[in-house]
Amino acid sequence: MKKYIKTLKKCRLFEAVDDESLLRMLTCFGAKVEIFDKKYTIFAEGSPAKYIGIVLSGSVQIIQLDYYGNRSILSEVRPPEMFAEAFACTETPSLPVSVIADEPSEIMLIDSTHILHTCQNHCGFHQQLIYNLMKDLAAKTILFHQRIEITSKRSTREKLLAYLLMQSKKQNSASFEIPFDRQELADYLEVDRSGLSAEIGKLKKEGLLDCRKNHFVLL
Amino acid sequence: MKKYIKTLKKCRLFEAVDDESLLRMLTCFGAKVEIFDKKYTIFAEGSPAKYIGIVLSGSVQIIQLDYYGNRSILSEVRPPEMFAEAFACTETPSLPVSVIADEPSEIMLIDSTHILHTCQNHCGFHQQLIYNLMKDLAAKTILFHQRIEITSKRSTREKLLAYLLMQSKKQNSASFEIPFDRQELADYLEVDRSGLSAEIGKLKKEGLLDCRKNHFVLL
DNA sequence: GAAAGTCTGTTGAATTTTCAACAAAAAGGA
DNA sequence: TCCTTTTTGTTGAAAATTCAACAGACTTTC
Repeated sequence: MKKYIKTLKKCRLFEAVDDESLLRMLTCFGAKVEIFDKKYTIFAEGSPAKYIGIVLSGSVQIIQLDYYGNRSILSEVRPPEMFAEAFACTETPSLPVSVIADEPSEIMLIDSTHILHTCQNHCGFHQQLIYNLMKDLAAKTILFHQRIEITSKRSTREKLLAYLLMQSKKQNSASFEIPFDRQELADYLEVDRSGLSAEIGKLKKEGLLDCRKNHFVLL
Repeated sequence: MKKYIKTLKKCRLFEAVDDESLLRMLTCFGAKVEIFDKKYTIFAEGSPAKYIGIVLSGSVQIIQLDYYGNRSILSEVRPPEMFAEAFACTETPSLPVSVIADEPSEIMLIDSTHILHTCQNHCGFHQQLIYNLMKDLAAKTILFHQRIEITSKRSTREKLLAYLLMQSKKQNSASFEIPFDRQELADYLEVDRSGLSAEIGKLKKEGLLDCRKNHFVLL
């Protein structure tokens, strides 16, 4: 487990936890690390929410598939972020999303029962973990608000611009990479892929934008 | 404050807190109750997130307004639910949403600093409040997922049906009231109002649906 | 390095949504 | 009760999105 310490310490879940305590916790929680190939389904929609996942390397996507197979990408999760924590914390009997490895990834899985229910009063760090989870969930809520601000726009053009502006702001540069290919971006913005490609083309022609693959520059 | 105890005890924030401690906390937190008229802006977008709000009576809406004045309704909050807790917990400098009274409402405002930062170790109930906040935020996250599941549908018809099915499920009956008028429903589903009215008309004609004002019956 | 597979941009046609405008119905105020 | 205001359903025209299909560019695999 030691080789993961550096990443884990950056994870919000373990904020203000020292190395030694962290290692002890991992043992106590029965934390395990699994490796998933690209496109592998880590959690399937409908399965019970038992584990909190932490991305140690690689990246995963949180997606919803509707009845017709249309995909919505809710978010992309990278090290040292966690996922499925909201479902684990409410002990949801059936996950409403799937989690897919976007590339070969090392994932730490922690049975949430250990965090929520055990040593409620004995372990001093237990309180810290609850606090950290609370902070993390609040931050995730804000991310949802941002996504809704983007997807609530009515046109492909507005969604795209809102997304790119937000990425630019987040990465503090007019020149930045996005974590999606065209189809994925369409599934995140909830628009048609071909319409999205057309819109990117228009913006280029209008001189508002330059892009090569995943690299965008706002002009 | 005593007259609010009954409602407050049902609020997730005060889960597992006894009456006496609750009253003491309210004093210690400097909690205040304010009354807002219908349509009054309780929190304006852009203002700092200082307070957690609890709806004691009436109801409020969480909304986003874009550059052109288009409204998105993110949620409707009723007693004994709270609002703005995610922003308060992250101490967001600028609220990305507005909170509007949907009818005359009594709102309890609690300065979040008291919950997040004081008596971290002295007050036994402090830990309970953090735990309760964590549970609440997890539950809110799941509500967001549900909203996204609805609004990610591509057509007005599908959004409407998904929303009505979810309401029906939530209220455990094929016959139910919704908290929105037509314009509000459109702003929640992120569709055009006239198109929504037309779609409701179609569904009625097809015999899938019956409705009078806010009362719907799925057939 | 060749072949197979995937991703991207383009197209045009069909379908939907949006927008503005209006009248009837309902709600609220005097 | 009457008058005013708000809400709702309808309409038709304009605009945008979706869909299917395809070819070229790019990747991956063997």
